[in-house]
Amino acid sequence: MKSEKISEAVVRRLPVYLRYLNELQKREVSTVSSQELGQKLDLNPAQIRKDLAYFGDFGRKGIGYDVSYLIEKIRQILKLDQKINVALVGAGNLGHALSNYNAFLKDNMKIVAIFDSYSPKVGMKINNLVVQPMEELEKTVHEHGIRIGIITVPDFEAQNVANQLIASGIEAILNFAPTILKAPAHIRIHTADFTTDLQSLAYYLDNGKEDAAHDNNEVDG
Amino acid sequence: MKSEKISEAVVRRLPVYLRYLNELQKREVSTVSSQELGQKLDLNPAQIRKDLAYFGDFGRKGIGYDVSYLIEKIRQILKLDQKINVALVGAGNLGHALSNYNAFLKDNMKIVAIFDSYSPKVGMKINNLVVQPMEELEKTVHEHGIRIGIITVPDFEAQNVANQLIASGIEAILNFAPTILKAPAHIRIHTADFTTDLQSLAYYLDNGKEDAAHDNNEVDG
DNA sequence: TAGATTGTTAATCGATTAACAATC
DNA sequence: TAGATTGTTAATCGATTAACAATC
Repeated sequence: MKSEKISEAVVRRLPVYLRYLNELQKREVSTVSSQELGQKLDLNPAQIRKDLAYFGDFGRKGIGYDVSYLIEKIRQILKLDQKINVALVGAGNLGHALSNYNAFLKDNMKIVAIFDSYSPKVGMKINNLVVQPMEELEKTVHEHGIRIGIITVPDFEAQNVANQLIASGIEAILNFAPTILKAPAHIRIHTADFTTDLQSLAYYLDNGKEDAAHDNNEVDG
Repeated sequence: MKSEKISEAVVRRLPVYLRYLNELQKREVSTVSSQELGQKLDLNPAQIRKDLAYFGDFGRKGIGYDVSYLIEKIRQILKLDQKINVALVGAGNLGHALSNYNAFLKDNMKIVAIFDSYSPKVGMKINNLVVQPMEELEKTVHEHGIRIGIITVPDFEAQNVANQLIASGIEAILNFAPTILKAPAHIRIHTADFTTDLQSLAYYLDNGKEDAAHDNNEVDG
């Protein structure tokens, strides 16, 4: 165990380890080596050992890592051993889709409130949650001890919503709007922008095929 | 202009530049400096200049970058100056949400077909596209010259769908399923996994507040 | 004991940033 | 000309990987 500061790259790999470990546990595999993890996750085994060693001596020399023990430890590191409540702002298609992923996030991380500023949406029921008006944000954040906000509003509203989330006491934001949010340094913001993902993918297309693009004849209204 | 190989980090920043440049163009701003770009996008100006210089001498010393010209150049680099057709596999909530973003992607990148293996979904109309069965994948990919696939199926189906996309001739994949896909080296895969995003966010929560988590009293069925 | 595998140090690789001559 | 800003080289910083002693 060392006490250097942990880079974001390391932190982002932990959930990936966790996911595969959970799969191993389901298959009743009790031990795994950095070698095998690396092969499955397309990572260098030394990197995996180093990542884990930042947080403790979780493995056994000559043996590998105990799957259940490592799951427990990574869950602790990521704070997934405590209940973390999440608010979602933006009850559009994407917000609707994400609210379904509650199941995925297991018991501990949970979307407990959905907000929208567009009045016809307020009062709608989405996955057992009633869409609330923005006016109730602060009250609800305090009542439920909500610590993370997810933004799924259009880009031009995103900064405004972020400001409101921050003012209400939220600590971290996952932003799906295609815009760079400004926030105080103590607020953690991750951007999940698939237009950027998709556009950067285009760069890697093989240009020998550019004239292979056909007209598109999709069904049209 | 140099001919080193371009790192993925550089390529991923280009769409971010493009997005802000489009905003500037809408506001009829004709020129911008790396300094101003850096400030707006939270990036180092030297990095922006270096990124752009990989592809050409787009700026003018003492002046900055011509907004319209730079937009044109970045669009060329990212191949967004040609029509790129996209197929979406998985007509669930998330697939539905993404198909709406066609508007966002402007004219050149477009979802032109949606597939699902679950028969009750086949034939449904989503944004003017009829959901097709997986059996029609290869035929449709060729007919429309589809080059990119988006995967929005459950994790346990993702690898299988990826294999089919690759077999049908697709060149790149944007994967929303929380799993690491295996593919030949010439296929480019980007993963957009928000469960990972969300879990890594939890790491950054301030632990002084852990006992502030309340019971959650969401509306329940 | 022999084989396997960790944790960790040192080496390498790559990406970011600073600095500045060139020049608009 | 003086001020601004690029393109690029060199310096710095940080992350990944290799190597290996420790040890199960």
